[in-house]
Amino acid sequence: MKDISTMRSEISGTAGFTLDTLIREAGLSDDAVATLRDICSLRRYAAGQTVAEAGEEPGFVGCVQTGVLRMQKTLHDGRQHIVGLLVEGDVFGRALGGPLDLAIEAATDTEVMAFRRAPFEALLLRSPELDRLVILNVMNELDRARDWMIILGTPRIRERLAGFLLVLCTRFCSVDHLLRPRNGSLDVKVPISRTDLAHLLGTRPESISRAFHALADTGCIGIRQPDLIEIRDLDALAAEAGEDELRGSNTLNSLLSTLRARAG
Amino acid sequence: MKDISTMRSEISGTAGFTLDTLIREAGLSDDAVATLRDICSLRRYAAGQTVAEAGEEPGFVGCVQTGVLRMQKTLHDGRQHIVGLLVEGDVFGRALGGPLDLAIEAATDTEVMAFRRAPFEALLLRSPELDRLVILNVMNELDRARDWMIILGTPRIRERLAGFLLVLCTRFCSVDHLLRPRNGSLDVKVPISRTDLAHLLGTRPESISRAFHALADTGCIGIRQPDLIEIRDLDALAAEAGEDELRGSNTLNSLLSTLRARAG
DNA sequence: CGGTATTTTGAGTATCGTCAAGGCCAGTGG
DNA sequence: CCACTGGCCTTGACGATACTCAAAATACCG
Repeated sequence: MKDISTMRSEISGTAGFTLDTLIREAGLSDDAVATLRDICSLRRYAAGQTVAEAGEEPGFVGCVQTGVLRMQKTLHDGRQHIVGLLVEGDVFGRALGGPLDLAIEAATDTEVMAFRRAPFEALLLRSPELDRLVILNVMNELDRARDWMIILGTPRIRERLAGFLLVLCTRFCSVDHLLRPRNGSLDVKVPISRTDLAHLLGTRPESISRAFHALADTGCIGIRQPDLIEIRDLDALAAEAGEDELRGSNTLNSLLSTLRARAG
Repeated sequence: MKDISTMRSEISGTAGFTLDTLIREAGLSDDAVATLRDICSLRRYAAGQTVAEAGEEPGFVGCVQTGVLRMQKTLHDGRQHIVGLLVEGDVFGRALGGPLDLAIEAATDTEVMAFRRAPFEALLLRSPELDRLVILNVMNELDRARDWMIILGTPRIRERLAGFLLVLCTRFCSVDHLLRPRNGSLDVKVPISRTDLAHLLGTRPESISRAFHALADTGCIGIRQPDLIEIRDLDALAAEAGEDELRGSNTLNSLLSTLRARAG
């Protein structure tokens, strides 16, 4: 067994797949845990490398340990759309689900814990807890896909970018190295390039750049480095985003508490 | 038991939940089928009625029998985004998944087969086949949500509308009263208003109208009535949509065969 | 037939996509 | 150590598209 020490504790419904989390939170049986240990191995991918091709069933179910993966669909005319990012704790591979209809590539250097598909699916049948975890995981992804739909449905790019940054804050807040509280404000590391961001938000890199600087002009963010954004005014950012990604801003508040707690 | 005679045979991966389909295709045990019969009841909703509120866990898992439901999220500022439609054979209710984060409303008059949640979830634990069906159903919805993401990521409204019409053709082709082949061309009933369509495609009703007429001007569709569109040239429509929603146009071809078969 | 809601059209403005050029940074090789 | 190169980000200018507001036309319903 390789070293799996990562934890994942999301603010809202968690469906993490790191072994530690599994054991503690999901109440997996000893048998299930032992099996998982047996059938797993750590894979490393360099940025840009392909993890899974579209149209084929990957030989394993994967759980991201470090780094960021992007899920993307390539259109006939060569355009590429990114339909989601996978970070620490995220699971992919369509257990029981048949072939993948999208490609998965490493957006950064990445470590993935891979569970061989056949024994994993077999284990699924005799471990209701793992099975439930898979269901919750897929539902979680469905919710997030719908969040993206809301963001993409927005007419103005500034709103989309603001929504993206909020998602980064709320959803990726458990991932080390992405968020860092800094006396009052918040430093967020944007894990993908402008081009990828454009593919994700359905626009062009130029528009992304302009939107970043437009948000900076209003004062709600600061651009410390191209990929290091300082969140100066989370509420203003939420207002820019249409203020809805954070339902009732409860999530926002709990986010702030979490960050303060971690900083303290 | 009420009369459940609807069938659902999708072109691609089906995860229908009508009892007949369940019995035949999923190999459900007699026990499971009997239980489902016991815990189901037919509910009727008038157009505009709310089926499930956001934020609460509905008391049942539902399967659409007739009509169309819309899943929508309401933003703080009152804007509403539709994140998907539910038609004949579609399932909703987040079995095992906790509270719903979106509202479900009847877009048209609707009949829903409702399975009481608690016994349904209990059955899930002792029927792996039903369990698998639920997983596949959620994965199916995830795929479709990502298809919407692609459509929404498109900069031009004409492309989005063309994509929507293609989805209507490919995904809803099994639903009676929505598609009707007519000597060479194809009549599609658009089950929602321009306003809802705008909410779904992330734009305004005016733009929807203009996009419809722009497509009509190019000749690929005809507007017989505001909600009755004649598909004149499916290939041209696919080209307008970016030609990618139909992967390799295999789906397109099989769609046409299906329609021809049904017409013949 | 009248009243209402929906759809359509129009004109003006803002935004975005496109094309092109410039700047910044890192890695490379002299 | 420095010039060079390539990739990424940024900026500018222009045209196309879509959003906004307003009003007309059409469809729907009683």
